[in-house]
Amino acid sequence: MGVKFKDIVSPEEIRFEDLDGKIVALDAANVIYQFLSSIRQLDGTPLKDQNGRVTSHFSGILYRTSALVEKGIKPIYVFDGQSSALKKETQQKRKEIKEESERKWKEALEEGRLDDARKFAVRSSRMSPEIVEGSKKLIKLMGIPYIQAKGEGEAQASYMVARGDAWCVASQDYDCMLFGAPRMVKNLTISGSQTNPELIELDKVLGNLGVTREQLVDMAIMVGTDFNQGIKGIGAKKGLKLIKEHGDIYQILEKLDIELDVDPTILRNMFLNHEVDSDYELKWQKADQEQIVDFLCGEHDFSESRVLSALDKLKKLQTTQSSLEQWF
DNA sequence: CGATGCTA
DNA sequence: TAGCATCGG
Repeated sequence: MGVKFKDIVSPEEIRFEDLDGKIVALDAANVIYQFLSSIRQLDGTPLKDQNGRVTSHFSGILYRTSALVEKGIKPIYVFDGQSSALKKETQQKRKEIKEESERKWKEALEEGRLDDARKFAVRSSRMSPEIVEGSKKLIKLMGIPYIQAKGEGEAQASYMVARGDAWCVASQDYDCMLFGAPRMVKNLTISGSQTNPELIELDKVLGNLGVTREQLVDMAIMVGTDFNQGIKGIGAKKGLKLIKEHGDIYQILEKLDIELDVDPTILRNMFLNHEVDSDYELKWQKADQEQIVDFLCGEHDFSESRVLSALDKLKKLQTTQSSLEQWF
């Protein structure tokens, strides 16, 4: 879900040409979840192969990745690793909502309420280990690098941008700002010109609000994150006002006589000192057309002509390495 | 969601 | 051939 900072950031609309030649670190969980949610029929049924296995994410990954490459973007996918124990509560809550939504989906379907059916189906989307593994397999076959984060994927992706190995993180969640990503892009979708990508620069956000990154993290802690509940009645704007008034989260908790569910120092460390992997290699390779056709068409019933025309777009990608190694 | 097909 | 509807798996 991510921290609710919509009301306090003003993203800048950009064009795809602005991203030409840039390395973009995609938050894999965020992207795949979007595909699982939205690539569905009117009644909410996802795309499936003949064996009943969900294939919506394959469709999304294939077409979006190839379209991004055609636009001159060099994508990297960053997958989540181990999640913190602090996230368990959030995850349990989400699981319950998904189970409830699945029930309501079937109910709406039986009663012929199509709009409701789709609405609840979207909310029931779940990312199984099988879906993650299949996604990695397809991404690899397409010659696109992926990184396995130790912890949160967004933290790893943010680190890679901070380090200069990628130009921006692509995600719908503002969490990457908390993880220190200098740049993030929202709405990196292909759909015509309906929605343009939006650039959010950390320096500009901090400058506009007049806060430090630590203070932004403290605001998030008040508003609520994946790792804590936040303070009831405090949204981004009140959080900003409070941090301006009192300086940091400790002062606020003391002055307002509030106790948090989680120690704020632990929460701060979650965002400011998240464990990342610095030993990765980014290598774009030629797509393995034959194996992709075997996988998507042979195993998962995709149409060969559609797959091949998507793969055509990947040929624009020059197969280069982007790591220290290229200098030796 | 993104591609493709149909319509004018 | 641009714009909209619906197919895809």
